Amino acid sequence: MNISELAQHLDISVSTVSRVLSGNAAKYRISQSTVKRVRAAAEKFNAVPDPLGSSLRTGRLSMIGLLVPDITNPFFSELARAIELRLRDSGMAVLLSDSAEDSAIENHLLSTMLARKLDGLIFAPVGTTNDGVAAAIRNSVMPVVTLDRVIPDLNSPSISLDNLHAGKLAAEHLIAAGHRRIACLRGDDDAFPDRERLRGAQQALNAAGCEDDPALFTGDGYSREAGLAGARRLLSLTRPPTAIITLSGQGILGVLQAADEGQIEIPDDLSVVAFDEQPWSAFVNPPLTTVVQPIAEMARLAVTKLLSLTSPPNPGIEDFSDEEVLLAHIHERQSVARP
Amino acid sequence: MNISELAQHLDISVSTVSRVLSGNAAKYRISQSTVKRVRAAAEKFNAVPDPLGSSLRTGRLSMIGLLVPDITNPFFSELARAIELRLRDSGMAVLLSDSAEDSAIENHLLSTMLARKLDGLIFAPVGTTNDGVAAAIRNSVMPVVTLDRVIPDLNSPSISLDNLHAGKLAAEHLIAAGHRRIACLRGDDDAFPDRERLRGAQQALNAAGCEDDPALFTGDGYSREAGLAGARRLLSLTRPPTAIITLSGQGILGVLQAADEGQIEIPDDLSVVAFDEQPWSAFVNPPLTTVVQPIAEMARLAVTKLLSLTSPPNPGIEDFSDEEVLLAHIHERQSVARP
DNA sequence: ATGAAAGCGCTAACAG
DNA sequence: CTGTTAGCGCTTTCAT
Repeated sequence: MNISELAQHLDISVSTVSRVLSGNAAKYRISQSTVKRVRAAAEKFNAVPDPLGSSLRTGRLSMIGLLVPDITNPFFSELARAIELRLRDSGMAVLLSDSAEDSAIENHLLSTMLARKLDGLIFAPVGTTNDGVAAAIRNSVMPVVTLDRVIPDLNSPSISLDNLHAGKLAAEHLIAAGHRRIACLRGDDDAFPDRERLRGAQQALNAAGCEDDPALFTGDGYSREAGLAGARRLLSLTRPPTAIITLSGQGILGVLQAADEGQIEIPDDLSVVAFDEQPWSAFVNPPLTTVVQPIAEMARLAVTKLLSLTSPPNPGIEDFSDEEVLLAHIHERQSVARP
Repeated sequence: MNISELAQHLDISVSTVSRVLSGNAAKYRISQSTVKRVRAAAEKFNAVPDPLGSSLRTGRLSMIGLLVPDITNPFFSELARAIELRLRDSGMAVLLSDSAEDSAIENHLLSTMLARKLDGLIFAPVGTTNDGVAAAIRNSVMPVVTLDRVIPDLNSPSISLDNLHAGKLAAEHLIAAGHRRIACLRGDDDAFPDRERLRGAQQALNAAGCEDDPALFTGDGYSREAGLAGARRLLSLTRPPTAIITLSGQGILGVLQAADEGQIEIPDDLSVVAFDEQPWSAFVNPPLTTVVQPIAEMARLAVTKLLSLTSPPNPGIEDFSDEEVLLAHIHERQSVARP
C-alpha cells in the first residue's frame, strides 16, 4: 500500500502521512495522536513511501554506483563489501557493475550509471586508458570518486595506492635478500598501477646497480593463464631471474604452476613477491610474501569522500585532501630466500 | 538535458520525442524527418530519457536485486559476475547487497529491496533459517528466484545444488580410497546446505559400515578461523580421523593450517576433500580434491527463470521446472590418499 | 503523424 | 498542527 491510499484510509492528507513516515513529524509539529495513528496503520498495512516517487520529487535516489573491473578479484570484492557496509549506514544502496576489464563495457556501464542520476559513483577504472570515460565524467554533475587508479585531467577526488612506492618496496625487499637478477610480471603494458609499480621497481633496481635486461619485464594479462605464460618465458631464459615480482592479480598462481612444471623450488631456486594479499596467500606452497594494500582504509576514505560531495553535504564529516595516496606494506612469509 | 527541454528546443511535443527516443517511432509512424531531427538533437545535447520518470510511469525499474550472504566468497562473486553479465544483455542493472551472513541484516536488506519495487530479486539466503524473510517474500508481488538454499514454504522457484548427493559424493570418494574414520567439518549447525551435505555423507558412511562417532561431526562457522578451531579439535582426538571433508567455505584453509601446526602431512597422514572449488584450490599444498558446483549454469538458470517471471514475460524464453536441482562433481587432485 | 492532457507517488511551499 | 496544490519527468490514451 502506498502513502496516498493510506492517507485516504485514515481520512487525512497525504502530506501528513508523508511527514510522519519520512521522520519529519517533529519538524512539522504533528500531534502525537496522529503520529501514532499513522504509524500504526502503516505498520498494519506495511505501507512504506515509494522510493521512486520520493526520488523523482527530491532528485535523490539514495543509491550510489560502484563500478569495478572485476568483482571476482578479492581486492575488489573486499572493497565492495567494505563500501556497501559503510554506505548502508547512510541509507545508501549500491548499484554494482563489473566491466570485466573491458573499456567498451566500462564506457557503456558508466553512461547508464550517469543516466540513472545516482547520488554518486565510486569508480575503479579498468587499467587501460579510456578517454571516453574521462569526458563522460567531466561532463556530468554526478560526484565521482576514483579508486585504485587515478585518471588524469579528471577533477574528481581519488583514492589510490602509491604504486611507485609499492613497486620500490617489493624490489628493495628482494635486493636486500641479495637478489640482483629480478623479473617483473606485468598485467597490462598500458595499465596505470602496473606501470607505476614497474617504474618503482626499476628505480630501486637501478639504484642498487642491478642488471636492466628488458627480457625480465614481461607479461600480458591479469589471469592465472597469463601469469603462467609469462613465467614460462622467464624461466626458460638462458639466464633466468632469481626472483620474480608479480605486479598484479592472479598471475602469481601461474608462476607457482610454472615453477612446479619446471621442478623449480620456491624459494630455494626462485624467490617470489606477489602484489595483493589474497585469502590464500598464506596457504599456497610456499606461503607468499606479499605487498598488501590497505583495503579497509581505502573503502573508508572513498565513502567518506563521496558522502562529503553529496548534497546536502553530510554535516560533521571529516574532510581531507582530494588526492589520497596510501602506502602499501610488505607481509613477509616464506617465498623469498637468498639466491 | 531531459526530453521535455529537448522537445521545447525542437518545438515539438514531448510525446513525439519520447516515442522516438524509446524506440517506438515505427509503432507510432513518426515521420523519418522528425525521427532524424530528434535523434540528432538528442545526440548533440546527449539527452536521454530520465529512467526515473520512466520508471514511475511504467512501474518498471530495469533493475533487479542480488542479495548474497558474502560477496567475498568466490562462489558468490563468480555468481554475481555471471548474473550481472547475463542481465546486462536484457538491459537490467544489478542492485547488490551483502548480508554478511547475518539474518537481521538480511531481513533489513530484503525489505528495502522489496520497497524499491525492483523488477525481481535473485536471493541467496543466509544459511540459517530466517522466518521473517519467507513471510516478507510471500507477501510481496516481486518475482524472486532463490539460489543456493531452498527456503521451505516459499512459492518461488529455486536453483540449488543437490547437497545430499554432493555430500554422498565426497564421502564415497574417501570410502573408495579406503577410509573408514571420516570427519565432517560443518559451517553452521543450522545451515541448510551444510546439513544436507552432512546427511548425504552420513548416509554413505553408514552404507559402507563406517564408524559413526559424533565427535567426528563438528564445526561452527565458515571462516578460516572456525575451520582451524574445528580441525584442531579433530586432530587432537585420541583417535583422530584419517580423512576430513570440509562442508563449506574457507574452513579448508584452517584445516591446512592445523595440519601444518601438527606436523601432519596431507595426504599421507590425513586426506582432505573440500567443498567448493576456489581459484586457489589447485595451488595450495597439496592441490585439493574438491567438490565443485556448476556456478555458470546456476547463474544462467537463475537469470532465465527470473526473466521469465518478469512482466511482460520475455518471449521466446525457455521455461523449466520451478525447482532446479543441479549436481556437483568431484575434481580430483592430490589431497586424498589411502589411509 | 503529432499534440494535449492525465497521472504514476511523492514532497515542499504556501496557506491557513 | 494540517490541508491544498504544484510539479519532479515520463508514457500513453485520446483526440485530431
